[in-house]
Amino acid sequence: MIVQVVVDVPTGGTDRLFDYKVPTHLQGMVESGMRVIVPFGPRKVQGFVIHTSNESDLAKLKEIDEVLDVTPVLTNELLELGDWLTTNALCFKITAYQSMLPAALKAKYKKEVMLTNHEYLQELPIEVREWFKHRKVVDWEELITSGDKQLLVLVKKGVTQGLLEVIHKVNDKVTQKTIRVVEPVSVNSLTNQLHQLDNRALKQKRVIEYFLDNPEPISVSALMEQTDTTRSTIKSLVDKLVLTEKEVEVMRDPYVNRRFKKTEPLPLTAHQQDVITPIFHSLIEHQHQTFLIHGVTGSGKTEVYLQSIAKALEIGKEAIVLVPEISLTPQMVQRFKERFGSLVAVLHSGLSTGEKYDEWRKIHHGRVKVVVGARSAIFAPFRNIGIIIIDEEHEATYKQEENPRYHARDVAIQRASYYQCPVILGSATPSLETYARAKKGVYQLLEMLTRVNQVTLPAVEIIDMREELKTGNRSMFSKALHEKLSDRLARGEQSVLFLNRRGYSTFVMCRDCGYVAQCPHCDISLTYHQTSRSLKCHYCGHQERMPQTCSSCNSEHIRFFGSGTQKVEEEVAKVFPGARVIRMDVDTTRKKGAHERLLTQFAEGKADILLGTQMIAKGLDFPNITLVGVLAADSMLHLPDFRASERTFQLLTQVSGRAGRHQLPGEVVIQTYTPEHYSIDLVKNHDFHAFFEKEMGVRRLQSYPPYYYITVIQVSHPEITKVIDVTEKITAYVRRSLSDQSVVLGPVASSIPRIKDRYRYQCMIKYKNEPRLVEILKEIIENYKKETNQGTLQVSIDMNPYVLM
DNA sequence: AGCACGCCGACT
DNA sequence: GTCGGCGTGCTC
Repeated sequence: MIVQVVVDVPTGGTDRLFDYKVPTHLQGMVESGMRVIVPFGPRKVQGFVIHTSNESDLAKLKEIDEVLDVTPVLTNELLELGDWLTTNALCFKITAYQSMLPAALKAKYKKEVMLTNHEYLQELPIEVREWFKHRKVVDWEELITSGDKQLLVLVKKGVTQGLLEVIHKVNDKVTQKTIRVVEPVSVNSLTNQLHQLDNRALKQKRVIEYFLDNPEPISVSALMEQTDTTRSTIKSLVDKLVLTEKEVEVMRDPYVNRRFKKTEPLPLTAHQQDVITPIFHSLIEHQHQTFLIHGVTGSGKTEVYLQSIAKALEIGKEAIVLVPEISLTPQMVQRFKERFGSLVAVLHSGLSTGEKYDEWRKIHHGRVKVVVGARSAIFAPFRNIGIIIIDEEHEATYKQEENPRYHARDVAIQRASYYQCPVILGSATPSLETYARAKKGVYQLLEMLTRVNQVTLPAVEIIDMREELKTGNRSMFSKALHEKLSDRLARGEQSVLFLNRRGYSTFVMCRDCGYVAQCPHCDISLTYHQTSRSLKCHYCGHQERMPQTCSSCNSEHIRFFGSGTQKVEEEVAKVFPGARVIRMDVDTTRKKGAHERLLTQFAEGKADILLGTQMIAKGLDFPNITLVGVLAADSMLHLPDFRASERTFQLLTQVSGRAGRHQLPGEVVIQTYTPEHYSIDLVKNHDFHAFFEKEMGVRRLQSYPPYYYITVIQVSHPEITKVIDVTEKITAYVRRSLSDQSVVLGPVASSIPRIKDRYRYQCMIKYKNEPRLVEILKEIIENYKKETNQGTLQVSIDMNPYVLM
């Protein structure tokens, strides 16, 4: 038996299949989709079995060393999907497969040096002998960290002489958590013991009575709690051979301490019914179709998701639900857990490696039928997918910004077409690409343009901050926002203040010479952080003390400009003394669970104002919020990215949607310096359609998606001349190779021309149809392979960039 | 990635 | 005449 294996060596040269023989003792244990350990050159590496067969073109084959799995970790469908990823995201096969699995399954490599025979010790040079005096095996890592270059040379010599041997080890990162459980040996022994017990042994009696009622195994700690006993009581029963102890593998459950009360499907409104009917049809008829639910905030999309999933489960299938970043929307998880209970697995970045692995295993073993998760949950190892749902479809987090640079939406559609099942994309503000496809009929458009229960969309007021300045208002709150905030405070209603920035202020500038504090490693200005009284770089983490004087002209008039969440918090305290504020940004939610805790406090009415950045823009649904204030609507409008207008409109619409979702009507105040810009003005009437038409016109003029596809090749290197040289060559090559239908721009400096002391240049390709593009791009990667391997040069290619930076 | 092979300059 | 630099190429 022969197996074809992809090895864990992510380079161009090894990005293919290698044949191995299966030794007799492993025959019948290997299937495609399993992980194996194979000898590769002088060492051992992990690999994935892609095919099995009976012949090979090569005469002499090595044998596989070990089989790591009992059942395949990759189904045939996922193996195929990996192939698709390599061409569509331009990555190595091994990278594709690894990104489908939890990190716990990735191999850990270790190199050791062993003294082959104790008698050889005397023959080793004195420096080496020291290391092997008291042990046979030394970690390679230890030798390296000793910093002794001569030592390494001597060790290598010892290896060639046969005195020492190098051992390559491959370890699984898998960590299975176990707990001690006890159970009765038999019911008889329980009753026997009960009669023999000393009258004073009240605690033992209680334990035995517990087991007579519940004979199944229980963890020692739970038993102690249940029977109010201590470890010693249980120990003595174990010693008397009444109970037995054993180690049981347990699943870590991140939501273990949470109670979810079961909810029943809600009656659907007429709109919801109209939307769900075609979805049910597609489900029942096993038709692959992509639906776009364009539903305004509060239109009841989640209930449609829940009932569609229920339908999929009813016909014996599984469901995947993607949400932007799950730890950010505990409310969403709760709704799924409440409806489907223990059938739900949750996958997101807030979980530990072990927790992620356990959630993954629940899916792999078929113990759950629904997975709710962030981007990578799209690779959930289900075998019979009935429906895939992507909520907030327009969110940029669905695009992975490192290899493999896939978009979860594309993967979803690929998987759904394999299983012939529906995909549902949902959003109040669909991405232009998606909405354009829906209008063309590639996706089926389903609209829900009113809120449930006749709740009206909030009234939006746009405030021109230039006018405020003219009337002498120099505070960060406009007159209108100030009045409305005091009004809510007086009425005991809650408000949300949204600011698209963190930290205390955006940048530090000298009022005399105009000098702006810059990061020494990146071409970006530093941000002032009040708590540490320091300047931080948000790209490389560089930190320095806030200067007292300008480092350029020594003036003392150095001040911060703009306003971050910290500064707003101070300002609110000054203007509205007594108002209770909860601030949510990256700094206050860094700790595990902090996000949820703050939201719970707000939900319980422990604060009047929720002040935050992006993370409060979506998913919040609290009945008492009646006012939303956006402090600086244009902060992201002027970014050098063709999606800047789209993002601004989406964000403003999403934030506005937080207000007045229940009985109390909502109001929104948007402060801006460019009220006339369409992406701000059109938020006023919640007019997505007008925005779509307007923005499509802009995209057409500038040849951007959805009219053209784009691919960005980015080059970085510590020396600017090198970067320009390489980017020029690449650009010229691309220009020469593509048809004249396509537009090749560059080379130009990236919008942040330097990060972490590396200069960055790029070339942008706009095209409609270039069948040879992937091939050309692969040639480029291959051509610079040597230099990129050495680590100095980086060439990264993104075939559908979401954030141009 | 790791490692061997192989071809040029500076040493005993 | 040999040791060691790292460019090149291979790993079933």
